[in-house]
Amino acid sequence: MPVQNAEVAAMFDQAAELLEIEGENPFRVRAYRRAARVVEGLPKSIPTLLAAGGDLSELPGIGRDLAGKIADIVQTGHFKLLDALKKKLPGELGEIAALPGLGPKRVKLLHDKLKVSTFQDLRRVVKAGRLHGIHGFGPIIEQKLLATLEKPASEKRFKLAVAEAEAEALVDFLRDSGRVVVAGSYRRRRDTVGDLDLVVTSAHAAAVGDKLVGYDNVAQVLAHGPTRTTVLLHSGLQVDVRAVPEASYGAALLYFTGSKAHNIALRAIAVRRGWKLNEYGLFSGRRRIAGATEEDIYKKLGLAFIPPEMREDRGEVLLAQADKLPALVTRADLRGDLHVHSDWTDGTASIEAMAEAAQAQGYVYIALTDHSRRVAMAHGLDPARLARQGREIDRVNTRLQRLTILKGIEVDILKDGSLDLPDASLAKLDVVIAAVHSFFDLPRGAQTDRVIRAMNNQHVSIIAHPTGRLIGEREPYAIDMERVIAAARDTGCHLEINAQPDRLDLNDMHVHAAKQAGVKLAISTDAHSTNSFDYVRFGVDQARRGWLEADDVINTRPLAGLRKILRH
DNA sequence: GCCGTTTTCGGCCCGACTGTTTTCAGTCG
Repeated sequence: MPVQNAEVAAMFDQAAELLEIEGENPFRVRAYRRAARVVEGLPKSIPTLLAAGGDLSELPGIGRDLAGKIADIVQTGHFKLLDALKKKLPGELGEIAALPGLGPKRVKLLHDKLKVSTFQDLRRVVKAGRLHGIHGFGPIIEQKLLATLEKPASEKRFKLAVAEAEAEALVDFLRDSGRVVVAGSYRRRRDTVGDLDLVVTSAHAAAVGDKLVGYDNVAQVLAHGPTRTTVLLHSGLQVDVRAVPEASYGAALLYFTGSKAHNIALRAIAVRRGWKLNEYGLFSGRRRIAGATEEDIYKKLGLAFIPPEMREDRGEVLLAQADKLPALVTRADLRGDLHVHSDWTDGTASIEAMAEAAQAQGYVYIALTDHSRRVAMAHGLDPARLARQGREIDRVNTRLQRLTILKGIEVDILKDGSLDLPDASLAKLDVVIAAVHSFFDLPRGAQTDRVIRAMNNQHVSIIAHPTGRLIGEREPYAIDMERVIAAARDTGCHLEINAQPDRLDLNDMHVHAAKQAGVKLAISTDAHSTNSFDYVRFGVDQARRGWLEADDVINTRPLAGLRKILRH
């Protein structure tokens, strides 16, 4: 199997880690890390790009040397530099450097002075008290290491919806302290959040941190300075709070929202103009020339305002310079939901109740897409029940004022890619969405062929939750999304952004790749109850992270326009 | 290792907090 972009990125990251421990030029280290992010964010696989005659050195942060190394990795499956580094620094030094309190410098000391290269080595020397006398290791770090090694902290990320509940409670708690905004990956609406970064405007900075430390959900205080405080909540979620004066609000928000790579790109622009950008403002010498709002700072830097969801240094800065940022899709652009269940299968509400709830959201259509018979657990529909359901929809439609229920199905894709209902049944429907609910562990080629065969059925309009992932619970099944996206382009089949907080499938990167290929997507909730329509905002978040505009999303169209692009 | 209306060489984002020091390096975001 060809080397995947993620593997190249991982190799570069590992090499960066080891180079750093070796004490290499930090800018060389950064070059590898930056290249890893660029490779990761490519809309197509590197072998595909190379086959099409693409020149990797034209990518930002990738010059002749790295382009050559990437080509070499793709050809041989090996990264010579990394292999050599691993020989010199064997074991788990990279992972050890990620432990709290340790970094490349201390890890290098551990390796050189105490011959540590694995976690087992580390555990041994720490317990034997051999850290005493090593420069830079005091009693506190020793204590911390002992604790960490006993109970290795999981690198847990929290689903966006879960983090949102914690964040809202916190914002409420700090409300009296000043203006409170949750920044970080939360504001960029990443599908998972590692920690919460709060910006609070206050003339009494220290009081804000003091207040946070007193929050009854705090399990541990990790740092507590005059302007910045870090705590761990009982849930394991880490919270950083930074208090800033009003005049710095925009700069602090920008800084704390990130991403880190985006910030670095902005600061480089400031430096080129002879200015300095930090969390207090944009400075010319000692004079603050912007800082109260993000808008001011972007403007001064010669950039259009970049929405937080795009701040990943994936090309958005160049677009902002040229004033060519996309007008990202919003919740208000959506006119309907194309993946809705009822109590005819595993939903909890009647067709009528679901329709009324959708109408209350301001929608003008929904597609009722219950499961097909193969999904027995959900009491899936066979042709006869599907026909009966159609008559019930007709009945409800006559009673509805502003909303049309489209007849649909979420038809199961069988193991061989054929569908769970005969074409004759599908042909009578307005919308057919197809999805995989079984045989998750087929080999990549077979799984991909299976889905593409379903897309080739002329009745199928949308592939639902195309990778099958459940965040934090189930990895996506092995599937070649590049081929699926190409098939979508060729067949006119659409792909879904499933807005269930557990799914968010497609993810932002795949959404972006689909857009680049000219594929249109549906943002759907997969609602199983009347109150789950609101999940749509999480789908919109991911769509925006994939740079989608209203025109890229099929359910922004009025009903007549939608009907024209659905297949029958 | 990348990159160029300061430059093909000499730069490369910036500050807070901690722990270890005795004026500062390492880590972190």
